[in-house]
Amino acid sequence: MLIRHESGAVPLELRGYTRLPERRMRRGEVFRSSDRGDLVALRVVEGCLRVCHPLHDGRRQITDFLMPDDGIGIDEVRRHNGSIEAVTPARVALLTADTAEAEGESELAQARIGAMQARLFMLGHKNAREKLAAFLLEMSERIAPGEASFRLPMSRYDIADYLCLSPETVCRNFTQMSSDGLISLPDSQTVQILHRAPLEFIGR
Amino acid sequence: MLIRHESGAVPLELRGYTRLPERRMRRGEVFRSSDRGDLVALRVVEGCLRVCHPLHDGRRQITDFLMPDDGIGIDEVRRHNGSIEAVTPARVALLTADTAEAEGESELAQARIGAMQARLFMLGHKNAREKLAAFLLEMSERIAPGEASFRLPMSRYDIADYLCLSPETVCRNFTQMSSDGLISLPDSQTVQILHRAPLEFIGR
DNA sequence: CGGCAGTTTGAAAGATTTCAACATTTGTGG
DNA sequence: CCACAAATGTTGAAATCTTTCAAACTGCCG
Repeated sequence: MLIRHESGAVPLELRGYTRLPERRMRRGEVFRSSDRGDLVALRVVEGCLRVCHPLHDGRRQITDFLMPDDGIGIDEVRRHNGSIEAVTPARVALLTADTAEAEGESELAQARIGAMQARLFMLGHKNAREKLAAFLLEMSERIAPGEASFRLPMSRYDIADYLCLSPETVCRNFTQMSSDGLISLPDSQTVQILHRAPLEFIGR
Repeated sequence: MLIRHESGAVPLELRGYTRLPERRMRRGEVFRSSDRGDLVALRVVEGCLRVCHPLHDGRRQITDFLMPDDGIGIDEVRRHNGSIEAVTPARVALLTADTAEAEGESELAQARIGAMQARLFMLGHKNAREKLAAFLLEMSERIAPGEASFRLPMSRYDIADYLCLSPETVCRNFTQMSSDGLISLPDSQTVQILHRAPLEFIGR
């Protein structure tokens, strides 16, 4: 872990915000590459954040969702003009150079390389259904390990920008999986995995 | 740079090999994840290598091409069941733990994270034409910086597996760019960039 | 010369996006 | 508390892009 101690960390309360139709943010922005040069890292205490990067055509790509205890180095975000935003109401520990401990940074980098490699495989050769299956399994693991049911904190638009699909395609594949009996959707945010094995086969 | 000294490095001569139609390798394999546990890193002295990863459906993804002076840590390849193969006849320095210098490893990791981030943006939201434009500019920079003309060491199949496209799509877009007057193709391996600015606009 | 791998092109099939419409949910102010 | 507005979610149909399948061409090497 990059961030070991919370001592000196600046806790920040954030209200959640709703996504704007033009895919731009107005509220809930935790970090923008242009400001807070003293920030070094950030760790989620509660809630869910997303790491966003603007693309040249005005769209955005979400490179990561951050759940409680997940940390991220700011340099990586800053380098690509990114921002970190609240998906839900969140509490965050902001860490400056003197409060963040660099110890273990190398292992963190290795872990990130591994995660990005996996993401490269996913974006490269998986189709929409496979991407969504992999996504649901990932979220299941991160949100409620071992449970069949979990609640997605992010919108279909967020999922689309994470998987590099259109929101409509994401939606269609949710519906498809549901009518295939792989998952159940009591409401749009709640996912119950009915048959994990075939889902793993599709998304692996 | 991960690898600073060549002292103690094992130079390895490799004959080039041609890609087999079934997309499998037989010769020219430098490294497979299953063998040579003592290997730590590798640096290209001459020629061009590719870093390949097999996918679950039998296809492969090329995560990187390695040109002279490029180095790569083996762990990263090993972790994802990958292999490193010669694209052209190549000379390679194989480095074991005692010959490789770990110094600067952290900067190397940071650089790799940056490169992978760029690749994520590329695979995520770029179409075939944009991918190819970005690829040609990248290769131009790495093979013959500042020159308008350069020679691609790899096949259309390799390019396809790097850009996550079918070889036919790659081919069609070469033809398209050529007939659009953006590039010229004296032969299939030689690329001359006629108008760099529009190419950069497309591929950025 | 013949064969083989690589390259190129065409046509059809398949997947995803885009555009449009409508339904549902959420937040806000009266 | 309700009504309205705004945002999210869903579905359909057409358009676009990419892949797949097929065939032909090219260049190289034995």
